[in-house]
Amino acid sequence: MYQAKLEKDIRCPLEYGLDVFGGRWKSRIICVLAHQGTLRYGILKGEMTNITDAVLAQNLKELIADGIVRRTSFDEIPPRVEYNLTEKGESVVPILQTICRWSGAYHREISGLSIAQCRKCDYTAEKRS
Amino acid sequence: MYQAKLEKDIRCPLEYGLDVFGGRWKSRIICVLAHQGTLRYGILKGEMTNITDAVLAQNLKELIADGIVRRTSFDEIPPRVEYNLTEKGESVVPILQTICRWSGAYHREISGLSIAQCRKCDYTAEKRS
DNA sequence: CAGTATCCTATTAGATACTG
DNA sequence: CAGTATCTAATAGGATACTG
Repeated sequence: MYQAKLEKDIRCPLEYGLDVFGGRWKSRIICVLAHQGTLRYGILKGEMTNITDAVLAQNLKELIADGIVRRTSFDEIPPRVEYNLTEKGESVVPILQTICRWSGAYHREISGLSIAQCRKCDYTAEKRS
Repeated sequence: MYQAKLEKDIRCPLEYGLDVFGGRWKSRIICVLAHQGTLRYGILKGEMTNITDAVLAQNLKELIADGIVRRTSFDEIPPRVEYNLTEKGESVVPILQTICRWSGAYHREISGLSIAQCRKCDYTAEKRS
């Protein structure tokens, strides 16, 4: 008999962290918001390369549910919605920086590309406040 | 026309790092090896809860290919194979510790469980050398 | 503008059986 | 013992069309 997938029962903190900001898109969204501050949906989408609305909306929902991103909608026509990091969201930025620095040491050997070519995640740049 | 999935073209260092030690299993494997040192296949499997051979073997292969884990096989009957972290592998442990500490601050509010219940990832314990 | 809805594909995980 | 092979299942990602 086929068993249904095992629940993520007693979750370790590592898994929680990787759920919240791991994956292909979430870390980049946090990354972009950390640099650009508050962004409207369309601008945020433009800062992510090759993301579709379906995927961006899904990831934003999860980030909001996890308390990483704050959504502010204005009652205007045309509609305006802005996204920025919460305090909890800001607190993961140093972790992403650490990963970036670690990866930077090995990145070239893998891709042949300099870390400098990744502008979106360039944590060496000054962060705007 | 349906387009094939976009390649991960110019990869940012963040993505590289999350590829290498993100995901459900890789971080745990690194975690266990960081604590237990060198382990045989069977013991390693036992330290991971609910992993199948297919999945463990697959993840180990990738970790070896990425230079995180070293595989040593002994020419004995029955066969003996040992796994441990490389220097590169050891260098990601502090990152996992950081994630652990960050998550610990939010873990309880999510799961209702204390961080202490996650023994496998308990980086507060002394690491054996 | 800021998304939903729907459908499809690609990737990852899990179960089971088997082998050098 | 330490896996491989082969299958199915679950999930994440992607394309396209459409809406308040």
